[in-house]
Amino acid sequence: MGSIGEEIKQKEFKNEYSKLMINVLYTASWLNTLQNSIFKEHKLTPQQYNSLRILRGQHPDAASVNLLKDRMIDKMSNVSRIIDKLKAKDLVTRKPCKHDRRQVDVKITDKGLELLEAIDLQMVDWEKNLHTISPKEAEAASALLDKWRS
Amino acid sequence: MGSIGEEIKQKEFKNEYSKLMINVLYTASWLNTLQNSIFKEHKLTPQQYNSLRILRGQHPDAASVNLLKDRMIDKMSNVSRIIDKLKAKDLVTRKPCKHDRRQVDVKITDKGLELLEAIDLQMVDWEKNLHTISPKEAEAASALLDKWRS
DNA sequence: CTACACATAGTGTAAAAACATATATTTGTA
DNA sequence: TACAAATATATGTTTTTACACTATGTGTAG
Repeated sequence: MGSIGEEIKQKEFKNEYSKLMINVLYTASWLNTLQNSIFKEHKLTPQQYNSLRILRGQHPDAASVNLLKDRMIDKMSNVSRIIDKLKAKDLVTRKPCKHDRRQVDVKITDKGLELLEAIDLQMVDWEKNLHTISPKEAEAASALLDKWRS
Repeated sequence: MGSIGEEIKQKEFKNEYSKLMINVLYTASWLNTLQNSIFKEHKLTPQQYNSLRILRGQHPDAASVNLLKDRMIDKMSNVSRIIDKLKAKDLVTRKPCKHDRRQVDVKITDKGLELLEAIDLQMVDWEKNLHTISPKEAEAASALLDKWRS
């Protein structure tokens, strides 16, 4: 456990960019696995959770499918079907938009808000595992990734 | 374009850890989308590519399914089926292991090596897009992620 | 030697993702 | 107005993932 090189038993990387790339992909997979253990209890996928979070951010306003798509972590997601699943669980509502009948108004329900709150509580505990670096270091890492993507 | 907050239109994060978490997941998705455009031409998935890379690292030795699983970026992968796909394309061979009949010896073929080499050439060009930070900064980011996971 | 726990790989199945395409509505414009 | 292009969402289909389960081989304690 430790450096990405040790984790995947790769002694050398072509360059620092290639190493960072693998490190980011590996770390994302690691985070997903950890988070999934929480989501699974509530029968949510990461993307369903992501959608609910965005809808909470809009609450009490509605969001269109497109707005959700734009803000999703994974841009390739099929939002329509994610909403289907959430609606089947009464976590969101979907109504035609009055001003533009192509759009739909998606809103999070009280049940959805309650679920997110329950998950938040678990997350708080879980996130303590991530305090192996200081807040300043985390901020620095975020800034580097931002710059990398630009 | 720019900071993760602007990208997903989220003004505030609970804390720096939560922000870094979303940033890593977002950056990984960004990398996957970019890489996929290369892999798709060769009809490979990221995981198939990852497996081939590991097999090339072992070449000319064989790898067991377990060894592959351990070194994969995504630990949840179903390696048996990934190997199935690669074998169907003659990119790997799969033979029973002599010393332990539970195991199988998976090896990359010449065709597999050639494919990787072709992809490598494309990657070199593509990776130039990632030079928005210096090698030292990339190294620093890697080190922070390593520390974060520990 | 036998029985049993463990290791290793593969399979069945339901759910989800990927990707192309279709349908409906609005907008711009000739 | 009429009509092409753009926009917003939904659907069809194939592939991939997740996860539980199975089958087989190995090693070891008694």
